[in-house]
Formats: sequence, C-alpha cells, structure tokens
Amino acid sequence: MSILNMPFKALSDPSRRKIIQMLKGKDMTAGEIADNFQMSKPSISHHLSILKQADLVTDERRGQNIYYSLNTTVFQEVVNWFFNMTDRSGGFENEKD
Amino acid sequence: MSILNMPFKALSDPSRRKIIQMLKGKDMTAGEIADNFQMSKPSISHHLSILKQADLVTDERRGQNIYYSLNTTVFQEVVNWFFNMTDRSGGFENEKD
DNA sequence: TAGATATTTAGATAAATGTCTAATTATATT
DNA sequence: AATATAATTAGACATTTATCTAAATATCTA
Repeated sequence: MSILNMPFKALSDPSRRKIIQMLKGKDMTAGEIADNFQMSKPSISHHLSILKQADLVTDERRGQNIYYSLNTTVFQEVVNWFFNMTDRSGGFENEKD
Repeated sequence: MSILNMPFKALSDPSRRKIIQMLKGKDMTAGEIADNFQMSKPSISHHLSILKQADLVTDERRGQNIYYSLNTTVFQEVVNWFFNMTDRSGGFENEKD
C-alpha cells in the first residue's frame, strides 16, 4: 500500500481538514485546537493522533501543553499526486499510488 | 458541509485513486476498468458510483458499454484547497472548507 | 506532597464503508 | 423472440470509523 494512503484517509474527515487549516496560521496546543470544535477533547485527541500517524502534523510537549504543527513535506507529496493527475499525457502503469 | 467533502472522501480509497489514474490516460468502460482489479465487478461499479457522486468522473453509455471519463474541474477545486494550505500567510476563518 | 490543569488512553457504541453473491436492467445479436 | 453480454442494483456481512464518558498519565504550583 502506498505511503499516500494514510494522508489521504486522514484528509477525508472535515474536522481534520479544519485542524490542518488552523495549523496553517500558527502552531497550537491540543486545548486551543479543541476550543474551536463542539466535539469532546478526547475526540479531538483522536483526530490529532490520526494526523500524526499520517505525518501531516508533528507534536512537541512544552510544559503542560502539547503543541501541534503542520508538517508541510507530506503535504507536498499529496500535492504531487494531484500534479501528476493534471498532467494528462499518458498511462498509469508507472504511478506510485 | 463543504462541497469538497465528497471528493475528499472519494479519494480516500486506493482503488478509487487507481481508477482516477487509469482514466487520466484515456476514457474506459466499466468492464475495462474492472479488468485491472481483482475485485468483483459490482464492487468496481460501487466505486465508480462514488466517484460519480463526487463529480470526479462522468459516465456515458455507448451501446452495451458505459464509458467513464475524468472530470478535471472538480480536481482543480481540490488542488486549490492544497494550494491555500501551502500559502502559510494567515488564518483560517475565511476558508471554504 | 496534594491539588489543579492539560492531554491521552481505554472501552463502548452507532454509523459508515468496502466487499461479496444473486438478481435485475439495458442493449445487441442470432 | 430468445439468448448473450455489459453493467448496475439489492441485500447481507465484517471491518473501520467517529464519537462519547470515564479513567489514567504528565506536568506545574501552592
């Protein structure tokens, strides 16, 4: 299975896409992120875990807080998938995913 | 819910991404598409239906066959989402999804 | 060290998803 | 009209997913 599968699955949920958009502006703690949702904190924690597994975000503890940041390099790989798709030159046999 | 939700969900399955890649090269019938998978034809039919609902592909019957084609305009919208994400200038409050 | 705060982990549950086989629909051919 | 071919729809089933509450872990502070 392609390495792209986890990021694609991770991005299929609207709450997780919203988290990604929030992190675009600045790094945020789990609590700050959760404040932007109606959902319970454990649910947000779960979503953060999935984004982390997909390598779309990184986390770092600072004292009591855990800060989440966007990892743009994995993003680039997903963007490349779409880029390949826009190039309508030919076949699919050599594609990665 | 954003219009982007269906395409993102549709693209979260690897078989459906493979179908998209196949259609990048040329239009194909449902049967030709199914020949590239181990899966049963009804399963492929189901995947095609989801891609169609997401407006990522279109279909057109010609005689006994139904031809599937890529709809690149919806692709562009998904690409735009990523484009916005790569632009790290600011907040998320005005974002569409 | 006790208590407060931030976050995750565990366990339960309802809903969504991907797959299959069997049956149906639509078209073409003999 | 009967049969063959292409594809979808229907219904069943196991797995995954998103969510919740309750409990556990980690850190800070009085």
